[in-house]
Amino acid sequence: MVKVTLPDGSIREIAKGSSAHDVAMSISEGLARNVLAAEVNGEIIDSNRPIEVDSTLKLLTWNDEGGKSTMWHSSAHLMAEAIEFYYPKAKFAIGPPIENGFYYDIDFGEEVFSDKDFKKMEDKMLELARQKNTYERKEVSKADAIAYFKDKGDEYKLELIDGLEDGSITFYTQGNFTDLCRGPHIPSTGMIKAVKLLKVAGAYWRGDEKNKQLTRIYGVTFPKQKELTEHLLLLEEAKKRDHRKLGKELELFHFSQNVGQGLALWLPKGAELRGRLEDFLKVQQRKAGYEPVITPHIGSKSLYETSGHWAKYGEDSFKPIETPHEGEVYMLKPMNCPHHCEIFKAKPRSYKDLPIRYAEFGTVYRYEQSGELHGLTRVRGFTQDDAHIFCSPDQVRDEIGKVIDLVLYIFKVLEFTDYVAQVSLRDPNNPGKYIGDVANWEKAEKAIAEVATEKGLNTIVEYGEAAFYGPKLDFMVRDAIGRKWQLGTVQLDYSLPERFELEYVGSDNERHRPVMIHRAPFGSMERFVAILIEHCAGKFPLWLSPEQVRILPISEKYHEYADSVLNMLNNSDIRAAVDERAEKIGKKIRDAEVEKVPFMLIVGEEESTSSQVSVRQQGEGDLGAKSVADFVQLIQKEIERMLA
RNA sequence: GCCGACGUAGCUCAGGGGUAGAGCGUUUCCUUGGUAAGGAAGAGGUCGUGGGUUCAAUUCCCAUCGUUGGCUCCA
Repeated sequence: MVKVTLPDGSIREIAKGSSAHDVAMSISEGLARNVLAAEVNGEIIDSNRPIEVDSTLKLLTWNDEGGKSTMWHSSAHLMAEAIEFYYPKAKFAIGPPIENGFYYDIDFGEEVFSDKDFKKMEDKMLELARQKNTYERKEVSKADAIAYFKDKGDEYKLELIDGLEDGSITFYTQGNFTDLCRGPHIPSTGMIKAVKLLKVAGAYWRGDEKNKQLTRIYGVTFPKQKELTEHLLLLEEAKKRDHRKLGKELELFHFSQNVGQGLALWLPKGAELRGRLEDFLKVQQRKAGYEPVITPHIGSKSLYETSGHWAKYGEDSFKPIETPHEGEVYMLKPMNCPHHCEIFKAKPRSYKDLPIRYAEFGTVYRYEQSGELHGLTRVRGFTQDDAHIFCSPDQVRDEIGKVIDLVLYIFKVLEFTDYVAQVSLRDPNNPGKYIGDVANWEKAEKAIAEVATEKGLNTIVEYGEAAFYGPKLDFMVRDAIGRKWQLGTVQLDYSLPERFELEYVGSDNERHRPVMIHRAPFGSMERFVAILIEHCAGKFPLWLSPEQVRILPISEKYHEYADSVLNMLNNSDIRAAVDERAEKIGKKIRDAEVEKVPFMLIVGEEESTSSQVSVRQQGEGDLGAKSVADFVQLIQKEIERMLA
């Protein structure tokens, strides 16, 4: 007998060699039916594997992440079986579970697989699932494994086997499909009740663009049809929040082929919104001791040779521009820091001047690969809410802390709660990617990680994600379709001060090198606005809303009164407009609701005689009649509360 | 940049080898109304662009540009 300890602390004695499935059966048959895998001593294994020693045991069902991922992993095998049925020559690379489903990378050879083939494949998968085939695990020798895939002609599996130890290789077979796989898998294909293939994409073998591009098929499966329906509904809902859709509908921004790809045109309402955000940050920055600077959109190529950017990114930038007669070479500025360094150098600096904080909404241009452009989140011209802090080494921690405070304040005001602070450090395997002194790098990495922890940030550490000149702390958020984006960023830089030979005179009357901190709380205005749109589904906080109030006269007779109300609102710095169309009130209300105007003021006979307005809140309905003064106060209080 | 998909009116989309349609929006007229769509009439498109096949192409083929889902990249 062996003892298994369940998560609730209870201990069960079972016969040696019994499986997790047996344990589940002893609890209830219903549970046993739902067990997808088992976590034994912290390791997830097939639920039918024998338990030979005293163990802790967690039975994994659909409600456990481990259960879900096992199911999806098994679903990848099921999809592969279906694909092999129709494409016997297909070669399979890797097929792992991912956050919301699974994928399989497949070499279809000469054949093309597109989303038009989804239906056929889904049907085959369901047919195979209904056969309730078991996933059979088999340990194989390396030689046998190689023989099997040589015979099959699958060079990808052979390459994978090449990296495996003899004795640790397992195959899993379900139905007519056998795959090299570590496992674990669900007991039977029958547990997969609903299947949806989601997208096809090209993906390089082993993630290297020098390798062959395979066809990646993404899919998701569920143990119940209903869950699939709900999942698809959720995806539909997410699409409605997409900033590209809302940006068009709410007339915030526009892209024109005639201007160029990845170059956003801000429409009046979008410009109003962005301007509000910029003003808001300017006020905060002034309070935090930043000084505004303004620099040109181009800079001499030599500036970027000094900074190291030319060597690093010159080939991947927009080509330089030249003066017509002298042939002087300029770059469209890809970042603002070299310009700011020159401002620092404009006169001798004393330690008494530090820290110096130069802030600029600086528009930069970068040649992003065409395939990577995406709405406002990835563009070729964008405006960073940039600032560079020049400080002494012993001020670094303090300054990083202050920047984090600023970012957190902004996130709080905008109710961004769903973010992760990512500490990006060097790739230990690729030290040549970085410029600068190793000792400085170590100091910088330590400083960022420690301050982030002190501030109580929920941080993750990513190796190899650092900028080439220093480590970063990035605030990452997700967009409506689940993609991760970097918003705010804090980057430490010991390298640029070296390259630009920045100096200040210390209290010892010696020359010292300052440290630079690059920081942008929004990241870029384009990306930030995109994420903001999705975050609030187009219903902007009152203080940001391009049109805060719309006045809706019942009929033409009340236009004059409506104008007088408009006047009063304008005088109180409230952004309002009158809907003077010859439409009925129901139509005007509907349009204002659809356009997500936060407040509607209905004015007609009653209101004009009593000098009031009937207030209606977007999404909420009628709030009753108030005097204009009371309404103004209501709005102002609300805005005050939001910015507190 | 690479692989797949898409590109029809301002927007959302239908159609399909014989030179195009809906809803919304827009314009004009009627209606002057009380909390999510009043009525009527009209304007608006060389079907992304350039080639090719064909008696005939918006429809089929190729290229190109753009958009898009991923991959790679991301100062």
